[in-house]
Amino acid sequence: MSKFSDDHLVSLIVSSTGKSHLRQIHAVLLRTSFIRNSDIFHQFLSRLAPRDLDYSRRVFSQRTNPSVSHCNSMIRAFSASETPSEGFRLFRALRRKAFPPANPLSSSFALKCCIKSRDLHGGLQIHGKVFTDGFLSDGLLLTTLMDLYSTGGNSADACKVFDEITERDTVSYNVLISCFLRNKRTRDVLFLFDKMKNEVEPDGVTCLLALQACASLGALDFGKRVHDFIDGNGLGGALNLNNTLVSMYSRCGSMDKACEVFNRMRERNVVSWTAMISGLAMNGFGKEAIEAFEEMLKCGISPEEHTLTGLLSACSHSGLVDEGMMFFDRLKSGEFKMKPNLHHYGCIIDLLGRARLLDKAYSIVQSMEMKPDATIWRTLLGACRVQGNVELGERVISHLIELKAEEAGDYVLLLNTYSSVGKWEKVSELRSLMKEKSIHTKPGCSAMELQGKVHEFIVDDVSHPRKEEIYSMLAEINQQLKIAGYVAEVASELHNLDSEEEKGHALTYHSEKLAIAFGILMTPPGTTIRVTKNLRTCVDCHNFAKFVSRVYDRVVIVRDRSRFHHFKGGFCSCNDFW
DNA sequence: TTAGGGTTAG
Repeated sequence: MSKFSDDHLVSLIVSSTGKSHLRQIHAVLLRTSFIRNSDIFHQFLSRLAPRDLDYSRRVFSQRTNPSVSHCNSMIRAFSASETPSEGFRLFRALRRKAFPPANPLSSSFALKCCIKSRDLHGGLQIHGKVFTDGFLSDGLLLTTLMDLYSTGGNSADACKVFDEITERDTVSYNVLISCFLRNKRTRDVLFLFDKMKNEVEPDGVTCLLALQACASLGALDFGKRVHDFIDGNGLGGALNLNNTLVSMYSRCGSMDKACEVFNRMRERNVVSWTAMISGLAMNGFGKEAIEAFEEMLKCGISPEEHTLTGLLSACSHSGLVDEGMMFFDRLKSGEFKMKPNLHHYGCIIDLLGRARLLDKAYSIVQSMEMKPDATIWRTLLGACRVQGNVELGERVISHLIELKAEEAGDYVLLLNTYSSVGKWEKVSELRSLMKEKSIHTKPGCSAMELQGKVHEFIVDDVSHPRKEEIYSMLAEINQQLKIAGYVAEVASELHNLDSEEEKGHALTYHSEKLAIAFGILMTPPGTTIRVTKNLRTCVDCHNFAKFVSRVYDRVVIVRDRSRFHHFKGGFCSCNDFW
């Protein structure tokens, strides 16, 4: 074996990939003096550990005096494995022996172990030692620490750590941005995207994160700016960025732009197709989503679970019952090499519920091979609301209570179900129960972006500086719509008001109506009105928007909790399957 | 997986 030189051996190690090959190399090392060479052993272990953790655990424990890098290779491998907590245990054991000496890299790897195993306590221990260890100037360790707080939902502490980093680079900014995104501070993401440019250059990851924030806010204009930045900085060819752009434009209700990006892509994978299918689904283009799915199969790309979710939700949002059931059967048959998951079931139950086939939906819930989760029950509850099925609605709520998963929105759905069939005594009973349980409903809130500024409205909003104009515009719209045949749908109103007139009055000030009135007031004729709503839009507001689109000849795009409604010429893209 | 490390698509 002496024919090996150091260089030969190292290149052999570096080029080997298989477990057995690496074990053979280990045998060679053991038979020669190379095993005593710390550098070569490091090369070997860093190659072996991520590929064969069990074997490297043994190899490592046989080493009498492991070096810093040997230990780090092990901790690193654990941090990427299924048993990350073992990495932290190893780190602690080594620290107790104080050999090899502490170093920022092993602290970083150990932190990763804690983050992955959701061990906040362990992570805090490492943070507690950063100062005494003298690692305060290690930007990379601090960046990992930010991620610890970020995953623990503590963005304030992540910010504090960020402030302590003396030399921030793009990655430290990215980690902060990803922290904001994860913790729903989406506006801060956009702010930081602009601000960081004074210090460092945003990269592809930054753009990816910023696009996700735009998608979640529905901030189309900002999204376009990020798109320009991508093209202007030579990042336009990246597959992941293009996929995210398709998703961002879809989630901002701009299918034209989403298709444009998709059609221009030189390379497409299953994620690209899934983004496109889900985007079409979300925007009510069910037939087009199905066409895209078939096109994808023709291209020889196999669908994944997300793809089927997009496809089935396309069917449910467009009321394509037969098509949806057909795809569901094909899914169950194993044609797509997967089994239906909770999301797929959710789509099918939604589809049947919207189509008023409640019994069938319920029997599918009962036949599921896995335990229905809260979302499944909630979907069924939505169907009960559509159909005014009080009895099943009550049963569903009891399932949610059993799962300890009931939310304010669920009670609102049940309230809606009661009020839709005029059970006012039940409504007030449930209201007092909610009071007792101190369940607070989220107020409906609609937002409209106007020249880069977001205007928000809540029900009966009187806080807007131009409220008087808005309210008189709304009164005028109501007048015009009435002439065109619009009648307020009183069942949408939750409260048991005394007269029909009063009910009609209370409806007038739903947040989306205020936002639409504001849009008509502030934009020139013909401009598309885009409204984003935090909850599901009610029957009456849906009707209202349809009439507005015809009477005022405007395209009105309302983003709901989960989907878009494109109103044009008195019709909605959802075919009233909202 | 090219530099022992931190961020990343549907």
